[in-house]
Amino acid sequence: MAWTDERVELLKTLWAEGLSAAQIANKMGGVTRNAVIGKVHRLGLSGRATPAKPQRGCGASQPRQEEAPVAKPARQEYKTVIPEPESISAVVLDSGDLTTVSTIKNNMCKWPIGDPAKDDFHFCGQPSAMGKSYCAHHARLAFQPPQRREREPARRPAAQIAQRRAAG
DNA sequence: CCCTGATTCGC
DNA sequence: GCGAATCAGG
Repeated sequence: MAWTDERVELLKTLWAEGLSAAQIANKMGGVTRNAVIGKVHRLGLSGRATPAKPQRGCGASQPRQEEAPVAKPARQEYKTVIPEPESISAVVLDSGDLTTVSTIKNNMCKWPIGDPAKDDFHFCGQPSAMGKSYCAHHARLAFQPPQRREREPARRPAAQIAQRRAAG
């Protein structure tokens, strides 16, 4: 099972939502929790609702470089993203099902709605541009995390222009 | 013993 | 890059 962009997106989504590696692995299928954790690490994620133990391997047979002159940004904490389930209506498939992990397509908005740990968890499902992960509505919301909006309350003209150009 | 994530290590 | 094995904590 290869890690496609879609798979990775889903992984990041569920991981950010607070699901455990085992839960994610179970939902995605074809992968084990180890695989999920390993991928999470390679993605630069990791470090979340678990007590980070920097003091591991104390005396164990796990050799590790203790000298750390510079603090590496391996552990970057991100704010918890809470999607608004009521801000936009989820798309209901013709089959009567919501847009779930299994039914979501690459041209559907993958914005998580509801509790990922619950059975009613689904995605926005609004049509998104081919290759895009979110619809226009959620795409903007997804572009908040790694920026401190306190410094830059203004919008991004360039980005908007780019979008307009792309759309039109 | 069950769970969790973190890191290492072979492929 | 991938994931099992392993490590470490709750």
